[in-house]
Amino acid sequence: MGGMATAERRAQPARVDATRNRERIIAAAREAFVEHGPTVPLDAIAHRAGVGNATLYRHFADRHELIHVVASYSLARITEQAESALAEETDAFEALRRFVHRAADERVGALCSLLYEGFDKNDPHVIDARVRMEAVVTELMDNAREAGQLRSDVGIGDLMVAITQLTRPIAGTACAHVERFMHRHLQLLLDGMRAPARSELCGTAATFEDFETT
Amino acid sequence: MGGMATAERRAQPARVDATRNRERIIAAAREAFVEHGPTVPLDAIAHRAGVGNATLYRHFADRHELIHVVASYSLARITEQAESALAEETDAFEALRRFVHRAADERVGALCSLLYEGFDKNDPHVIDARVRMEAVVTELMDNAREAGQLRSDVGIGDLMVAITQLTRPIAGTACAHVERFMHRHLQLLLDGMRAPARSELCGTAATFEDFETT
DNA sequence: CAGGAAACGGGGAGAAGATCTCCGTTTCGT
DNA sequence: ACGAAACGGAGATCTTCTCCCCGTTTCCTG
Repeated sequence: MGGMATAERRAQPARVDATRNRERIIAAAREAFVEHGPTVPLDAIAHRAGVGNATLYRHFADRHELIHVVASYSLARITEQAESALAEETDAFEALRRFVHRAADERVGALCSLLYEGFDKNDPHVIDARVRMEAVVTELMDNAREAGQLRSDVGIGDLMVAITQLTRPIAGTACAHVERFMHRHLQLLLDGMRAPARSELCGTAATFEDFETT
Repeated sequence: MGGMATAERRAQPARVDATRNRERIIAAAREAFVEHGPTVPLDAIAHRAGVGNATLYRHFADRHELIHVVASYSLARITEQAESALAEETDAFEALRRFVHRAADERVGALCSLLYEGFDKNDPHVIDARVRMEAVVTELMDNAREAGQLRSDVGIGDLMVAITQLTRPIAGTACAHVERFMHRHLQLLLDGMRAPARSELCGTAATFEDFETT
């Protein structure tokens, strides 16, 4: 039932204000998910988008569908950032560094909604997008590792989880502007990931499977 | 009105089960605040503590008072950890490292409740505890910096905010056990903070004043 | 530029969940 | 063993979120 709205919409050319509002809602939802988590009130998203709540419900059947769309968007944009960094940067670690900071700007934290309780983790499109992203980022890391620039004991899970955590708004504060600090913290993390390793890491890197079992 | 319950309690020696339950509630609240933020349902805290909800309301007039107590507890314990690391470790950076990991174990993330909207930031006791902690941690960092082990462009705000962020539960997941990864991430961060600096940091470190203005 | 269809926004009903109290029962201290 | 204090569960009240209704506005087409 959820996917119908989207399908019907493509059938006939939508009005320009409709598509514009749709984009606004998605952008607002991405921000809101990052700031308050996947359970943020839908009315709050509508308000942030500058539209009435009915408009949101007209475009998206329920929270489930909205999360699905936002997650797909974010996955795609993160992947794009990784691909362009991979293609355009000559230095392997610099490519990784660029990706990390761009991913932060793209609000990679919105992907936390992927882990929402009611989210369909088995959707083919999502799986495909996730695998693609995983592949590109892994390539970024492998390149840096083979170039002797990245320590060998860090995995993709370390990177993605740490980015997500460091780019979230500080808990309890409405708008304490993590943007001011997160790039510093990311830079410190990256420096810590440089080879040669300055210490030994305990445990193992996170994998996507670690989050499957809710 | 909030502080009365605590004051009255100290007047006469409380029953052992009462004090025991009080401790349990505080511990449960600390965990719950870290996991779900300062707005977690009070009934959920009571349930987690293994007591009836009425018992919670008997000990703490409202959420405000509970947060106050938990924050004070956490501040004190973090400070203790910093002090013992300072006193017992000979190597300056090792002292800092030890503090960071212990602070993570002590759920420093509970301090996010300090930033809760209705929290009284001007309470003299809280200010005093915060200043004390700030002083000890600053000393830890200064020592490491003077020993040439800590890069000079990181501040206490970088450390505290990053710890808080990295030790929070991953958004959207009920219990994805950050414990498994957070020590890895903290270690990477610490490695990145080691001297000599491997890159240049942008911006400036966070200060407590940055969070005053809500 | 005018007619009609589609989209919009605000308000509010209904449902879900959180807060906090009442009161019969249990546990502690003397 | 007795009285006082604390406990726990159930439920009344209040808040908050969801989602629909319907009068109004905006956009496309001829």
